Amino acid sequence: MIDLLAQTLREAGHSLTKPRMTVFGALQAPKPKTMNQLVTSVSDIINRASVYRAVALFEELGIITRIQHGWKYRLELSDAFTPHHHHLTCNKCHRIISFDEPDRFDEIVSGIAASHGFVLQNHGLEVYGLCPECQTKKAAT
Amino acid sequence: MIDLLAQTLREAGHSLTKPRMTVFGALQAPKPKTMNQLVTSVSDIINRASVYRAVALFEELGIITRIQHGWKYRLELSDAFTPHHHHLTCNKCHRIISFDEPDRFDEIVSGIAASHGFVLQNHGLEVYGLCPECQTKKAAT
DNA sequence: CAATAATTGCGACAGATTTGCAAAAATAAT
DNA sequence: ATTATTTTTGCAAATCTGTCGCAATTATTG
Repeated sequence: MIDLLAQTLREAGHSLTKPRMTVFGALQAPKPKTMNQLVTSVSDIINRASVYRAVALFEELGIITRIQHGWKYRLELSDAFTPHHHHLTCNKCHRIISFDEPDRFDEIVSGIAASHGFVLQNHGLEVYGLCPECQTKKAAT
Repeated sequence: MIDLLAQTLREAGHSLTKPRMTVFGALQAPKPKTMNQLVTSVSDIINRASVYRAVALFEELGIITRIQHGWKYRLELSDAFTPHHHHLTCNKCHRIISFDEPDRFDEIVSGIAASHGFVLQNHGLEVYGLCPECQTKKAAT
């Protein structure tokens, strides 16, 4: 996986440095991270500005993706660096569950792109609701 | 449509003021707007803080929705104020095309929620690619 | 109209993101 | 391996975004 990272950077004329590797590593965690979580998780080793720079570069090269999560956004590795998946988010406790591409979903998505003459490059599906636990907890009266 | 806005506000104990009406009006434009675009588009008449307040209120009442668009998020009217739809975004020129819910999409989405024990509340589908025009323009060498 | 409650505008702020530049690290060329 | 060259990083300062308190203004109620 680090190889693919190195290769992707090289091809674009950038090098795989320690800071970049660290940021990449921090994003390999299972759950998407807030920019702030990311910055603090590596702040001992890497400067804030450098984290931002790495994130900007990674996003530009399609290495990471941002997903909207209420008012905040989160970062996670893109499909090429982690299996393609989507998110199911609980509107109450905000837990995020990843799920695989539904069957035949590709057909639907490519059909949409095709009908507008687009060349499909990527897609994302976000589902929101209440998780089992939060359904139980009654709203505070 | 303004009636529905007024009604929605009233029911929640708020009034339909000129500033709010202006912000709502600005969002009725066909394309989703950046917070900054929104603020500047009405800055002659409305204070920045008030725009933020209106947006926060509208979002809380489900009148508007944020969609992620690359690094920025954008705002647009929610389903109740504009037909339910999704977005097809061009990765090069960033134009956004709205499209209707694909057939049987509900089944797929509710199936996902159900399989995780979630109560479905909402969903969003974003598709990215290259629009017809941008496929033609060759990348600048 | 008067009284009361909700909303705005403004200026000050706290947090988030960006930028300029010299020092440090990486890559290329002896 | 050592030096020259190019790319990155760290740091501090500057910007941009979104929020807050409070007095003035506008809307709602009787």
